[in-house]
Amino acid sequence: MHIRGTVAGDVEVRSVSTSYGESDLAEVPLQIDTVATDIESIHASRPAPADGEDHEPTTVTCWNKWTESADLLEAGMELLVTDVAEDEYQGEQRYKTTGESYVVVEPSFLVNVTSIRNWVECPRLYYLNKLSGVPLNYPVVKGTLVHEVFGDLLRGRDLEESIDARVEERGLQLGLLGESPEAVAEDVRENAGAIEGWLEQGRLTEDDSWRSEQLLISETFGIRGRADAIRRGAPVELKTGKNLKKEPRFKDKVQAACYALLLEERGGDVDTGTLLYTKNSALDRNEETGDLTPAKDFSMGDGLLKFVVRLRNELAAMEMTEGVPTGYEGSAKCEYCFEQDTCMVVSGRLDQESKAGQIGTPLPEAEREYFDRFYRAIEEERREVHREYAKLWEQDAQERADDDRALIDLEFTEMRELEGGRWELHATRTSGATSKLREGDLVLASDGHPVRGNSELAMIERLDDEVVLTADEPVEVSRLDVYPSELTTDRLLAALHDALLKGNERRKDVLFGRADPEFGEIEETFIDNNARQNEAVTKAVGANDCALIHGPPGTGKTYTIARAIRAMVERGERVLLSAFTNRAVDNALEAVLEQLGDSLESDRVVRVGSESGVRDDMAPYRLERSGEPEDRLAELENAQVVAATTATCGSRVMKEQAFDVALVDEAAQLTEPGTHAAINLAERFVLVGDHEQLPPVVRAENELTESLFERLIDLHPEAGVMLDRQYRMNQRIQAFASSEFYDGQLRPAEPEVAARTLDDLEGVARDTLPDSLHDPVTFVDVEGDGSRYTDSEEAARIAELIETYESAGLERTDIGVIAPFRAQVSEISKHVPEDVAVDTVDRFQGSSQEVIIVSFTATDRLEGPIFEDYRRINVALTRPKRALVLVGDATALESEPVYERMLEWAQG
DNA sequence: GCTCTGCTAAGAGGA
Repeated sequence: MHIRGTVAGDVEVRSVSTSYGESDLAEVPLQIDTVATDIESIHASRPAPADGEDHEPTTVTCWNKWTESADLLEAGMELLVTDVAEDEYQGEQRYKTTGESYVVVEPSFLVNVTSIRNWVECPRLYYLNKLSGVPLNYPVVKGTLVHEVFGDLLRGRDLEESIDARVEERGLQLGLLGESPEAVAEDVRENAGAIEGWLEQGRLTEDDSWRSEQLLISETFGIRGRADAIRRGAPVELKTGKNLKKEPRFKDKVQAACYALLLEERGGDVDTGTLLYTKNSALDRNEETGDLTPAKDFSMGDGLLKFVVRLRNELAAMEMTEGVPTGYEGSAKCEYCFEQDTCMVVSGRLDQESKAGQIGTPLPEAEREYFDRFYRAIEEERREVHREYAKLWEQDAQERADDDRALIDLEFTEMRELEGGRWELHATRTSGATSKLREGDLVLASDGHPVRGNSELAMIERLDDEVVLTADEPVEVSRLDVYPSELTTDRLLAALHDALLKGNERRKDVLFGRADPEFGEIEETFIDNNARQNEAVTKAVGANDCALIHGPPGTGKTYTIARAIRAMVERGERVLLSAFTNRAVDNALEAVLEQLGDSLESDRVVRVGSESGVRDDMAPYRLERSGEPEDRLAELENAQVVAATTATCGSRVMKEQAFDVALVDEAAQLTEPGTHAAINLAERFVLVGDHEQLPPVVRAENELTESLFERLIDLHPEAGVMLDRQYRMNQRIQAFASSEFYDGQLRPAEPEVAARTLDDLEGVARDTLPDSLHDPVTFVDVEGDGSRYTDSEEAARIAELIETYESAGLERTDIGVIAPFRAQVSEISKHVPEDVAVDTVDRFQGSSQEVIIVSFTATDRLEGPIFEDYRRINVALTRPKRALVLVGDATALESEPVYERMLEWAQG
């Protein structure tokens, strides 16, 4: 029997005398949520405590070594104890651990196997790794290559073919490292050769069953990882190093033991593990056994597996309490550690206690406070990502599908083996269900359940009526689940670290308000018909530190960016162009290319990003990762303009690059650490954005929701310029946004803009429209159907409006419909023709249409947080050029002052 | 309560 619950108070640890001698025990007061005989039921939607009654917590006694884990618990933490026994003590009903039990602290927090491996070496090493990541270096790249080739060999691929293909795939990285493909191939061949020989031997003498890399997730132990290989049900771990000792290294054993736990959960019974040290060649005879083989088998007892779970518990408890490891937790000797210097520097600069000691002087207090604040915020965000992982087993299939996090309606059709041993999986969709999955996404493809069934990480190649995936191993796929990624949080943390610990002092003086941004003299006029745009370009070009361009809707900020980049390029500078979304990067890049015209060879502009992220028309500029190292390197280094998302700016490849200036578009949509990821790479930076439009998208509510752009506008107003002439909206349309959000400063750039109406469009006769639609802004009062996130009345009325516009000669593609909720978006889509763009406010940001119809989806009152953020209204109302129609319930809109003013304007 | 984009994964090694 297993139990799961919430710790309800202090844990008491003591020693008692038993018939076996002196034993430790910990008494944990636990508010029990579920008691069940199988783990699946343990995690199924946990019942709320009985109505109103305060349940007395039950005491759970953790015996012997489990006291160490129990000692980590704090009130409010989650606890899972497997295989408990019922226990009556002084008339009280209790539970206690048995010899079979595992105690798991915060079981929903899914810990990586590599994290446990780092942690056992030294908890502080785990922390340092998390802070700064592993930079690009040859031993690591080579290790990765050898692993890939090993996987290929297991899948039956020819050795030489695999080496060639894998080395080619890493062309860009190898180029940056200055390695030649021949030398790398030879190096990999030496390592892989040893494995091949060993593999052959095994195949001849015994009935081996093999499986290459598999992602394994344990809902019992809260561990996830990818085993290099599984042989006859036991883990095989490959190491590209030399080890002539009799025993594998302890941390390697711990790693293998993690995989053993993961395999046991899937019904295996694992008692051995194998470590393969590829540098052990025939010349390096094992000093004790005389062995020639690279393989070392070792037995894995119960004790090791439980030790591993205790390590995992330490890590999980530390992450839940936001602790910072000092190194004293473990017994590693600092003088043997490769990271000793880094450890001391980080300790010194952040004034942290550490076993290695401190070096240097601490950062100013404001910077340490900033670091702590954002560290906490990013870790909070990380825990939200972990909540997403837990949902893989805590929610059932239908809940996941309703949440748009899974497609469960697939019918497996076929699979075929690709060249190189990978697999292509095909399935058809049996319903029109929506999900947030898109082509190019990495997903968990399973034959029923992402954790309990047969599942593989797979790439979505195609997603329409048919679904096509590629994966390392075959799966009869019937379900796809979103696979959450910590990549963004990892990179935010590294960017924060780099900004504070590696950033130059002058930059930090400006960011922390200790110095004002400075500007050089610029005589040139860049734009002669728009004073603010010209001022913005002048500031951007002349900035010694930074410039801030505030661009309200339609004010030509993309053009301004492009003009500024052209000026910088003409001055011989190397420019980084970045933004949070791929869409924003491609938009800005498009304008830059147009502006540069023939002034720059096209091979001097490079877009860095994944194939699925980069828009098709920008694909010719995309930097391929694979190829001849020297060519790939030259392409990147030769580029004078490099465009990439801020997340990509945090990649190992981009971190090797340096720029004179970084321009960040849509900067108000970026968190502070996200902005650092881009500007860390450049001497100076220019942020362009509008903090009156949508803020950064984050899961947790904390300081990440305010952008660096907004903070700097307040801190250094003199470094900012607001563009004030808009080229988009008819004057009537613009009026409300201008007065409500921009102090009345937003004006039409030209009389033509102010006066534009539908009459200007070819083939449109406004007089055929009903009178009510003659005004560029109109309100259509619809009482609404009273539902929460949809409104069929509004949807029907919108369909009629579209027909009316169409019969007046308007093209469907000139009409956009905006709704606050996704549910209403799909409701409206059912009513209107396909080529009318219907989407949420959030997704409409950055684009515009001739006609915009807004569906407020509210009856009687404005319910929900979505209406509280007025920035969203600003975005919705500033998308149209010539006509805006607001559809909603007047009673509801009148209930809030901003919406009431909006209504007055629309009806005026 | 609601909106929401990023990103190959996770692990690769040095003595």
